[in-house]
Amino acid sequence: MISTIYFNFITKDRLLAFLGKDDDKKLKKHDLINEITTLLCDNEILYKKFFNTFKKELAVFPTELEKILSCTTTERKRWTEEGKLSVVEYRQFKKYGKVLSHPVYNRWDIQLLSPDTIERWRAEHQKSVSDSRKTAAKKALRTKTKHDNLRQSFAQEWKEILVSWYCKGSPELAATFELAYWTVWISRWAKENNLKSRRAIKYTTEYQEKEQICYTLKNKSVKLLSKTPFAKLSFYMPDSPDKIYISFCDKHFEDFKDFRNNLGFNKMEYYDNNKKYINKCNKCIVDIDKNYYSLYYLEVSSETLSDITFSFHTPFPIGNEFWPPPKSLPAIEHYENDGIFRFGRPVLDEEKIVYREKDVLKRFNNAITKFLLYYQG
DNA sequence: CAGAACCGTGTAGCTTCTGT
DNA sequence: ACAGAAGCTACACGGTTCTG
Repeated sequence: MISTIYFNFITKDRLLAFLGKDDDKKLKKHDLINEITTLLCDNEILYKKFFNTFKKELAVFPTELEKILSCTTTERKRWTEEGKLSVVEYRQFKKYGKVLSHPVYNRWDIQLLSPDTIERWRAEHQKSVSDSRKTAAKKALRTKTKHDNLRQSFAQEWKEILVSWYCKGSPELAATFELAYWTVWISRWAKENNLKSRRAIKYTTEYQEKEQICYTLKNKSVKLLSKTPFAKLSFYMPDSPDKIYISFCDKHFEDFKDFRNNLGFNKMEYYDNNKKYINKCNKCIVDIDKNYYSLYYLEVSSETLSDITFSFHTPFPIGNEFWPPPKSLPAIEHYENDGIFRFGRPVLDEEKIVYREKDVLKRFNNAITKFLLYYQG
């Protein structure tokens, strides 16, 4: 027995054509359906022909197919790819500004699939998964060896760099550069964890904690570095250095909405144009965080090793705790690296092999211990 | 002998966007 | 407003080998 739901998708004209009664327009669709269901009831050939004629109308959509076969989306996609599921056609839809398509399946062929077949497919797939994992393990081993070698040769290079620093400069200079070097990497891991925490679903707090640890170490280090004879501290103030929180009162909020609708103003633009009134209004809340976006700029360099310069940017609210007020420092008008690297960059994938987080932390701690020995001893 | 390091695969949960 | 399509990505997990 054919479910009557299917007929909803088939037009009356198509049903008439199926019965060879094209001209019999007066027949009600309801009666047509009854006639066809009875006809199909005991006629296997006609029954099959019905499904073939209306395969597009009766096509199975992805979600329905997943229910019928009780399989996952991943399984459906895989079986479609492998040509195991009979596809009637691909239908298009728009998304991401692109035209994408999805398959619809042949209802007749799908209902012929037995649970045994499905189980066989699953077993076959499991076999191939386990095979490819064996190959993967071999590949993983080769990659691991390669990476281990890279780390080893870096350790060698690093040793040579250190030797040259200690030979050419004073122990104080070498210790300062060593700490500065690893502070750069600590700072990059801080940024990396910051980005990860913002993307993370489950480990948000873990990444935030790591970010904090790295930034704390960085701040501790730049403070120490700034006291050395190789440090130059200056100050950078952007065009709008203050962070401004605004909460309009009801009246000004209405006024702002007018400006937004008519002139396309955003909150700040509206505030800039109406500062006098907003500041005078005692129901509006305006909170100004002075110099929030300003940065202390620390440069570590020496005549002795003139080809190396380290630079660090520290937000005003942090540097303000231990450095002199901005007015007493030389100002930088603007500096290079104005793009995404302006506030430090994350660790690049290829760098994560040699500069793993745990290695960087270890080397940083070594460097800071050594640094303190030279400066306090 | 547990754990680290690595790669491949599956999946949950999110986004984007259209047709109804 | 909402269902439902694929895309995207972080994460879980499994297998193999080496290491401390």
